[in-house]
Amino acid sequence: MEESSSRSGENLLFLTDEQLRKGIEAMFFAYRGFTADPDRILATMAYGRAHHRAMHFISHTPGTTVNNLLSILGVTKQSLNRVLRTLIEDGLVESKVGARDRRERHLFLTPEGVSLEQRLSDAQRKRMRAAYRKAGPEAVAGFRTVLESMMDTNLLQHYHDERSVRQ
Amino acid sequence: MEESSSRSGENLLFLTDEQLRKGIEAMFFAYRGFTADPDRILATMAYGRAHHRAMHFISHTPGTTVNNLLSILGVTKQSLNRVLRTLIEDGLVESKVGARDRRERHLFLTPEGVSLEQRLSDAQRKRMRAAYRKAGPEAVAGFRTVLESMMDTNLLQHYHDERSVRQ
DNA sequence: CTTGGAAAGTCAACAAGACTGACATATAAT
DNA sequence: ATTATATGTCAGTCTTGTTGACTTTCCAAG
Repeated sequence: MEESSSRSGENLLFLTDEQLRKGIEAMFFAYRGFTADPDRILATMAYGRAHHRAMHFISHTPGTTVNNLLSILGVTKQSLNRVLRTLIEDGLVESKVGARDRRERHLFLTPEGVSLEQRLSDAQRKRMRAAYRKAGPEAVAGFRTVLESMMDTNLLQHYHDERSVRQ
Repeated sequence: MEESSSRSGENLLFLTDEQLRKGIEAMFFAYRGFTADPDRILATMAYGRAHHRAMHFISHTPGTTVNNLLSILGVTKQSLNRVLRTLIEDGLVESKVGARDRRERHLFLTPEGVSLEQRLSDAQRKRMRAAYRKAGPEAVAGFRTVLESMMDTNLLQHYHDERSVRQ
């Protein structure tokens, strides 16, 4: 409730409860817009947002293992497995037994998987590009800065680990 | 980062597919962090994110009707009703028959509801405040600008309508 | 070499929370 | 009186999360 704390020289207007509340609502509405387009496409098939997320990260890091994907997505392996199973059955994802460790499964998108993933992320990129263009490069830099501070760094550890090892 | 600004007059580096992909992933990870704290609290009771959202907007716009809430939240009435019913049963939300139009129900938080809502949004504000403070006022301005461009303005129509009428 | 634990992945059953569709009730508007 | 609106409810489905139990595989200690 310390609204007028801008007496100490710095302008801290952006830290008032009202500003924070607006930021919270902006996150809610923006995230809904952010997922709306791919969701519309996915609704026409038997897939959901979870399938999109899995395909996104497989596309980005081909050959990733189920365990890596679990850490990145932050769900249980049983939950991911259901999604993965349908994607594999439908020929969008391929699962290859690991050469080094035969317990591991390395995941890749098939050409059909690449095609759907592109269709989905094109829709998402289109909206993101429009927002970026409208806001301008400086706003985009600020956007990224705040988002990065908002992430739960603990949950992200695996993501960075995995990429540095694998690339 | 911004190596080659303005070669054709404008710097469009921030619109490359790779930058957009990073923005998309940042949204995903940040939103997860954004909801993590209230989710942890909610998990200890019989409530979920849907209850939090309902209480947030009732708190912000006391006396709002069920229909207004439906438009803002973008869910079906059956879905909202399930949430609302439990909140009313548990004494967190009060539903008053409209004076002007007795078909309408006006929604308010009870003292208990206010208490829980505060506990939840305090957790969320805390993280948002930390992110804002770390990023600084200019980044925050950019953050808000991009988020506002990313919202689906069609879906938000009701929100603004309702607030201008009601305040 | 064997054996026992740990790790990776799969299967089954269940719950939350979204959805649709049909229907009921009360009230308002025409 | 009839029609439209606001809300609430029942039944059934879907996605996506959960826990628990299981198999296969690897590895390391005896």
